[in-house]
Amino acid sequence: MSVRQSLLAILDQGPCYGYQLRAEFDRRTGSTWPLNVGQIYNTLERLERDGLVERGAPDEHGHVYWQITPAGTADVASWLSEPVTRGTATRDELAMKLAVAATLPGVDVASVIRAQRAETLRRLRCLTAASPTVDADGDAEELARSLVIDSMVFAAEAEMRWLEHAEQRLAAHPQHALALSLATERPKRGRPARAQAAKVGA
Amino acid sequence: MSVRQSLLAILDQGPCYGYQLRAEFDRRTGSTWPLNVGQIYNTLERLERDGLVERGAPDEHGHVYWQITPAGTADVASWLSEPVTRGTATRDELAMKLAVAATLPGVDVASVIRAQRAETLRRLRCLTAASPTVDADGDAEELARSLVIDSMVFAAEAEMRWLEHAEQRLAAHPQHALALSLATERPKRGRPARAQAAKVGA
DNA sequence: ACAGCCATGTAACTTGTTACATGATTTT
DNA sequence: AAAATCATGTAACAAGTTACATGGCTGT
Repeated sequence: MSVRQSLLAILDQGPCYGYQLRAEFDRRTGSTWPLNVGQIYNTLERLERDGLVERGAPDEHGHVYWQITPAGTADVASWLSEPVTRGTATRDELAMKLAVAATLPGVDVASVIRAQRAETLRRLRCLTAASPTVDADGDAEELARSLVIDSMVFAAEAEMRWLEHAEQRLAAHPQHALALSLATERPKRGRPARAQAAKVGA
Repeated sequence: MSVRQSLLAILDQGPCYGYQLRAEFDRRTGSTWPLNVGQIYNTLERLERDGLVERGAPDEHGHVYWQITPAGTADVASWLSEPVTRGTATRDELAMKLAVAATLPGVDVASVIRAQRAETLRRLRCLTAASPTVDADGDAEELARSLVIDSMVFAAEAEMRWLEHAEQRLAAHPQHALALSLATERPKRGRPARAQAAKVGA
């Protein structure tokens, strides 16, 4: 959803043609995330289908300019006014993997965590190396890039901390205490009063 | 990819039927992430298509048991042995939104950040409220749940820190210095020597 | 001439996700 | 009988992603 919205927000600044849109996206994100050109055209067609943009006639250079519609502008406004919500459904690949792995008998969770910590540490080093040295001197593109990389750094640091936290907590438990073997009891028919866990987040 | 792999890993413990698989997934993740039952059957069919599981004949109760194949077992093993890699392509919805928003003339980035901080703080409070109080007494399911929630807490805290960080850095710049208007210059034809930013991560 | 980028597009595919249909069983 | 759950499935869709085809233009 974020690519789609970003492209729409850029189009809210004025009409663009496809290739130009990619360049704008690259500029504004500091070229952090690679974006296949083909995706631009796909997304534009889907935005057109949803009535958020309109396709213009090709100009003398053959460039096809796309223009945002009032509905599109409204969509951008609400995107910017409403915060990003990490709902209950937001899956984290690593958290899910580790949770499942921890309940798998015969799996050495500690080694899984160790391998992950090594990888995350490697990434962290790579990120700090790629991070611009100072903050105040660069142009806007460099600032955007630095901001994005910082967000990755913060996320990687949190991941490291969580891995250490999980390592300790799991080490405190004997392996068999958290390994869940397959429930051989098939669930009772009828109303089983399955304790519904309290939903977290909104 | 994570749901698919998790289901496959559970199947590696022994044959399951669809509904049972969902219960196992719920148990092992502490019922943190809701999982529509229909997705189970979809995923199973796709795993079958990829030769990772095999569909068994229905038993006397009409339950359709699925069994993992050697290829499936190998897949699980490599999933557990290799760490999760947050590559360059890993998009973060919030980071992308903020990076784009910061380069949009006429957009009050500060208020966007303020709204986001309020939301993240709200979520953080909700998470700590939902987090089990102590660590050592619960059963395996409770432990898994607590681990997952902790990962969300760590991620939300990192998000908060990054938002504050970004707030400060953006406040230090006059709005016009980081606002990128649409590049009216269309890119030059031919070989433009577009400075390729150094790729971050692997 | 050739390499390489600019530029538009199409087709296919992946994972995730939901809505819906269907029927059996069981508790109330 | 009604409600709720168990259980299997189907059909469709969203967003992202890639591979490929096509042609024009430009610098070497």
